[in-house]
Amino acid sequence: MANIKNKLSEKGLKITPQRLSILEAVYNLSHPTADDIIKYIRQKHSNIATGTVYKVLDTFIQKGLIKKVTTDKDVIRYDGLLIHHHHLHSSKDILIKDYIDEELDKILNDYFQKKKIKNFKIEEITLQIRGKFKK
Amino acid sequence: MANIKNKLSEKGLKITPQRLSILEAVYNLSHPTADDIIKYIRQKHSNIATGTVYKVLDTFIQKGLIKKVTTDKDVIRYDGLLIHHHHLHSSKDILIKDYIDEELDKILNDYFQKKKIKNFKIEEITLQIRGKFKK
DNA sequence: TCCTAAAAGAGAACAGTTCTCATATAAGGA
DNA sequence: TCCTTATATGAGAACTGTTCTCTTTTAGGA
Ligand SMILES: [Mn+2]
Ligand SMILES: [Mn+2]
Ligand SMILES: [Zn+2]
Ligand SMILES: [Zn+2]
Repeated sequence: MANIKNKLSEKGLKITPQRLSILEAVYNLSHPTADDIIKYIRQKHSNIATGTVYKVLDTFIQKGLIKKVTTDKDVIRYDGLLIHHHHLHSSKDILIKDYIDEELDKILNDYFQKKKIKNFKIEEITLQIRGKFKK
Repeated sequence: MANIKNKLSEKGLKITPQRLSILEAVYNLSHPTADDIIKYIRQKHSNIATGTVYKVLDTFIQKGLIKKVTTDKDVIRYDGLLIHHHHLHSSKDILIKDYIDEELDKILNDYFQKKKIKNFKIEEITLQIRGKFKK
């Protein structure tokens, strides 16, 4: 919590109850939608305006405190995990899990060091691994 | 065009002018949105109802004639390229280009043959390569 | 404590998608 | 070729997710 306050301060953002609970929600939930975040906050803490949630999420993205997750749906999902990682997407439902694999990242870096893509400068490579979660 | 008719027949779909022009639009445009498709059709051919476009696109996805593209936006984009491929995403704008690389696919297959992800059965691996297109 | 720029709230507006239901039509069979 | 009918389309309402506008509140420095 003091941790979360620090993150806001470091980015020069005013510390407000709304920002604290939104950032806490993104950290505690797995790739939530804006609506997931609103429900989470309203259940634990106080009420919050939806416009505030969208605006704060946008601010956090601008400041690099969170990221967006890519999906094939028309709803945006957010991610609090900032280190480079990939995603396991369930082919049955909307579940998304983080997948961290530095060995794989090294293989990909090496590969694209040799094999250049013409007229394109790579900045980041993210895998979407679609499949089935086994319970 | 006869080609497109065949694709519909093969899937047991009635051949209608709307379906023909929607499938043609997805083939001719690069990762279009429903709105891109509507504009394209209205410009070349006749009018078409937006509900029809969404419904037909959904049918095509169900039948495996097209796919969705994953993005971090709240608008859905479609893809007529059915062979396995990856995407180059512009970090400046909304441009997405196809990236086909069988050598890379082999490397990934080999890698995940050895290194299993626990409690997860991989079905498909797609790279999103974010970066800058050089003109 | 006071001041003020910035943030939040409320709700309207907007954008993208889905639904409902009346009408039109593709295509198989007579 | 003409019927028949299951299926597809059109028009527009409804719905969902997001953004905007404008007023009120508040964080945090002076
Ligand atoms: Mn939208
Ligand atoms: Mn939507
Ligand atoms: Zn993640
Ligand atoms: Zn593609």
